[in-house]
Amino acid sequence: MPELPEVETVRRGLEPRLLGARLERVEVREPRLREPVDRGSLERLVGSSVEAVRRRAKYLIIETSAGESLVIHLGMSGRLVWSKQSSELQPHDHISLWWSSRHPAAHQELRYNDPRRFGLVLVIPRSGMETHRLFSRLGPDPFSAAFTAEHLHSVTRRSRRPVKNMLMDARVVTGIGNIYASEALWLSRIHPATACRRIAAPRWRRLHDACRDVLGAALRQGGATLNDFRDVEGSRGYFAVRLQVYDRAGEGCHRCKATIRRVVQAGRSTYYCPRCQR
DNA sequence: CGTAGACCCTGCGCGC
DNA sequence: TGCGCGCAGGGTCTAC
Repeated sequence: MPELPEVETVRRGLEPRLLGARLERVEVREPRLREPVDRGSLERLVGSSVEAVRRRAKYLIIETSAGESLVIHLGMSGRLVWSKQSSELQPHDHISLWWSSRHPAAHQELRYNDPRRFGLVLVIPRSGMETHRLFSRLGPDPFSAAFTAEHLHSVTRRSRRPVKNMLMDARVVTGIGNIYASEALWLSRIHPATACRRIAAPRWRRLHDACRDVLGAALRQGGATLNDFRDVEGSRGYFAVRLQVYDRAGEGCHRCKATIRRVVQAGRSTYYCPRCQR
């Protein structure tokens, strides 16, 4: 499921149905996620209503009238789905949240499904958000004013670290995952192994713009796929987006026809064009 | 300090 | 067909 465009798409799908809704009931069938799910803290939210549905990095934040927020991270394989009334439990449906609102009289069940269980569901006080361990060290969101080419330049000035690894470091910038890191580097024609200290201002500007372009385009696509996501049950996600390099090893570069390569950096696959990325 | 690698976990596609 | 292997969109901890 997750990189920033997908998480934001989920947020936009949740918002209209959750705003003003009241949490009626919680069921945790499998608490063993990245951290154990604390049933008690979820129970405390029952009876409160939703005041905002936000996103920070890849975390979804559901702010409630209880002064506490429900924080959800989808990890690698997490999904949130509105399930039809009393529809059969699927494998890995770990948590159910039942909500009520005035308009549809019937209760709505939101299920958290996560085969690999790398996700996270927890409750934190709303006032302590920015100082919480999950959020305190995060860099800017790619669409925030704080995310600038100068920021990228200054933060990484002395580093020999490969630029691709830097792009995926949430302390530098949040929300850019393995797919869009490769895509943004392809778009800005920068070789993924380039040491950050060797990158000068003009290329940082190109990379900065490429991050926004790539994420923005995916976001527009995500919104489009969500429409049929509601009725149909299939998760399309990334495959609706036209990716230029990711998972295209051995195929031709869409710009120069050279053969796309796959390498491993910090344990993750990187795809790039050896001819037009320098 | 910064960085690479292991690790958490399940499922899938591939070659044999 | 069954089995083992490598790989998968994330994040954190450890050892250098």
